[in-house]
Amino acid sequence: MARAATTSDAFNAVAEPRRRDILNYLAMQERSVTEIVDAMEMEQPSVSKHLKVLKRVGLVEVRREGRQKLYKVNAMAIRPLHEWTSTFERLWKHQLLRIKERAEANNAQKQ
Amino acid sequence: MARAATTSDAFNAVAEPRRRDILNYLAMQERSVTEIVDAMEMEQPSVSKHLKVLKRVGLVEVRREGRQKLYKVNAMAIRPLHEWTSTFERLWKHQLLRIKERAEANNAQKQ
DNA sequence: TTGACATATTCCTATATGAGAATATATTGG
DNA sequence: CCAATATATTCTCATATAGGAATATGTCAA
Repeated sequence: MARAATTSDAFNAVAEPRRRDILNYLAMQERSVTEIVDAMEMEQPSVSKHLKVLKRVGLVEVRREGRQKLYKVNAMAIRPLHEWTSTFERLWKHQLLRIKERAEANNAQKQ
Repeated sequence: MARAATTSDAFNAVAEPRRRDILNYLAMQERSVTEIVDAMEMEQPSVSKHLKVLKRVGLVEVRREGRQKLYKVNAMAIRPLHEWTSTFERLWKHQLLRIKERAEANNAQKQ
């Protein structure tokens, strides 16, 4: 078996940095493909292909406006990623706490 | 250019579902490779290869204990994912609020 | 209808994968 | 040292890319 398809879920789709760039850009507001192309400094076909992947996994939505197509983020589709990472939040906070404690103990010893 | 290497960053590493499974399992506590193999119901070489990827991007840490190697999560490496997804939190909360408002308006009309 | 603009698709290729099978390496007890 | 246990590596193969180039499709204005 090869690697899971980029379109298999949001995790795979956002693994590609260019697609995260596009999502970051769209987070501000809805944009046409040309606007994305100009902002990202990517070839238009590349942008279209990335948008296709993002649309497939529900990370963006499109609507037509004249000859343009306006893409916007569907933030809800990012939630599963956020929730998954949140399960580890307790762990890294614990880690940070220990680092802080160690630093303070170190400081106290120097006094 | 092909897809970015799974070892290029945490985003790519956790795109693979089996690796997320392993991280979830390790979130509870440090475990040996054999324990992971038994829990995940995967072949031992597969587990070792996945652990190699996770280690490469800093998502896990290892220490030897006799003939065993004990792996544990390094939660800090998951933070970048969490922070990136957090950027969109405002957006989906806004989305949820609008859904709620619409539901309430709908309810009021039925009264 | 035609031309111009906007977006999408197809074809190509180098490349990296994940699983499975086989094998190698490392560590300990006796 | 040897045998047993624990883990890692190598090899092969089917598969899915991402980007570039070329082209197709869609939509409006005149």
